[in-house]
Amino acid sequence: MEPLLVYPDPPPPVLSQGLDLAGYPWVAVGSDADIERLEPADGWPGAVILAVTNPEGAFAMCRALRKGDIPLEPVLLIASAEQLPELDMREDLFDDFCVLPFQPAELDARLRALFHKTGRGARPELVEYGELALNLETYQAAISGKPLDLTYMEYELLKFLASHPGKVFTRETLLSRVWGYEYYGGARTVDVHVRRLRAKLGEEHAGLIQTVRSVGYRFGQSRWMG
Amino acid sequence: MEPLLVYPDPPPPVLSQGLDLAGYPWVAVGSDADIERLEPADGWPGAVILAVTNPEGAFAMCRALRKGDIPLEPVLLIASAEQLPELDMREDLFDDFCVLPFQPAELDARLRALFHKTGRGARPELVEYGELALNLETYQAAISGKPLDLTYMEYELLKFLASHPGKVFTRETLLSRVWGYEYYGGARTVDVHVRRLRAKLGEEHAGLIQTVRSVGYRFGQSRWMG
DNA sequence: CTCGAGTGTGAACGCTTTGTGAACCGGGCG
DNA sequence: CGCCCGGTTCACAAAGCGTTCACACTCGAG
Repeated sequence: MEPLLVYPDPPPPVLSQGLDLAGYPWVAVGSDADIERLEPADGWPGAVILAVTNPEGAFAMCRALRKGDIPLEPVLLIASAEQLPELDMREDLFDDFCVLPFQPAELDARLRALFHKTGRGARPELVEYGELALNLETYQAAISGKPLDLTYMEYELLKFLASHPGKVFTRETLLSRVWGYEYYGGARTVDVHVRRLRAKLGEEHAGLIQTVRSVGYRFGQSRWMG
Repeated sequence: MEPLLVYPDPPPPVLSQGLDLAGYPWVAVGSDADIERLEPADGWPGAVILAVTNPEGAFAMCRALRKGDIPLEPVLLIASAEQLPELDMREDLFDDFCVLPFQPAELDARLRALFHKTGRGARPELVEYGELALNLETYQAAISGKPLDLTYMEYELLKFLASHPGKVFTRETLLSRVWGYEYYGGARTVDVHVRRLRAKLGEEHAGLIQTVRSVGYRFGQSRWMG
C-alpha cells in the first residue's frame, strides 16, 4: 500500500505510533513543497493532518491538498477538544476528524471507514512472499505484478504454503489442512496441484515450491538458518 | 427543531447530558415499536444510538431505522473502544461514530457535521464505479449515461456489490447482507439475480460482475493493491 | 551399473458448480 | 376475480475443475 501523507514533520509520537500500530505506512511532510516531491507514483491514498501544534500550517496543508486538480481524499484531521467548535467552519477541508486523546483503534477505525466510503482501496488483507502476493479479499494472486489465474484449489494450496514459508509439509498434512480434515483421497492429488502451480508461477518462480524427497513440499527458502 | 431519536431508554447520563449541553432536543425509544409511536410529524431528523450497554438491541435498532422505506439519516453510533474493530462490519448501519469517553463538544461537532453532510436537501449520495452510477436518493441506476431499469432486489444487490468493488462475497453473505440478516432461502436465488443484472448491464458491462468459482461473486476489476 | 521407491507429466474421467430458461407463487390493482 | 409484476424455485445443460491413472523420469542405495 502506498504511504499516507502525514503532517507535521515530524508527527508527535501519539500519531506516528497510532499509524504504525494500525499498520499504515506513512510519510511526513513539512510544507507544501513536500507534497509533490514525496508523492508516490499512484498519488497519495489519503492524508492525516494534525491541527494541534500548528493550526494555521495544518489548515493551509489541507487547502493545498484539496485545491489541486484532483482533490485529495480522504483527509483525516486530528484536533484537540478546544478546536472542535471552529471545525465546522472548515469542514470542506477534511472528511473526518479525530479528537485527542484518541485510542489507536479509533484512528484505525476512522481510516478504514474513510477508505471504504471514498472508494479508494481499503487495506486489503494480503499474504506476501517476495514477488508473490495473494489478496485474501478478492481471491486473486499475482507474481511480479502480473496476475495469476488460479483455480480455487490452486489458490488455497498456494495460500497455505505461502503462509508457512520454509516449512515442509507431507502430502497427508496438506490434504488435511488444505482439502479438509475429513478428506480422504490419493496423495498424488497434491503432486498434480503442485505441478500446475509451478507451471502457472512460471519457470522463473517455479522453484518457490520445492520437493523434499520422501517427505513432501516446502514453499520458499529453507529455514536452516532460522 | 424536531427531537432526535435516542436509544436506549433511558440513555445513560453521559449521553443525555451531552445532548442537552449541545442543545439538541431528543426522545428516547426502547424498542422498534416506539419508532413509529413517538415519531414527529416531519419524521425523525436523525438518531443517536448507544451500542455499549446492549449492542444487539442497538444494532437491531439501527437496522430497523435503515430498513424502512425511507432510510433514516443521519445515525450516530456511540461505541466503546473495544467495539471499534467490529464496526466496519456494520458500517452500513450508521453514518458516524463517537468513542466513549467523549467530550460534549465532540458530540456536538459530529452532529453538526452529520446534519450538514447528510441533512435534508443535501447533495444526492451516489455510488459510482466507472460508467456505472447509482443514485441512492432516487433509486435510479445508469450506465454510460443510459438509465437502467432495475427491480428493487436487483438495485439492492448491485448497490451492495458496487459499494465493495473487488471484494468477493459468498452467496450466503450476499443473502444475509442484501436480503436481510434473518433471511433463509436458496442460494441459487443469488445466481438468478446476478444473471439478470448482467443481462441488464448489457454485454459490454456484464463482466463487471465476475464469478469466482467455488466462492461467490465479485464486482469490478480488483484494485490489485489499494 | 542396476534397481526400486519416489516424483513429474499428460490425458481422461466424472463430479460439482454455474448458467439458463421456465414454472411457480404471492401481493397489488384494475 | 383475473391479471401483472417481481421474486423465488426448479430442472436441465454446459462448463470448469479436481481426481485418478498410466507411464516416464530422477535420485540414491547397494
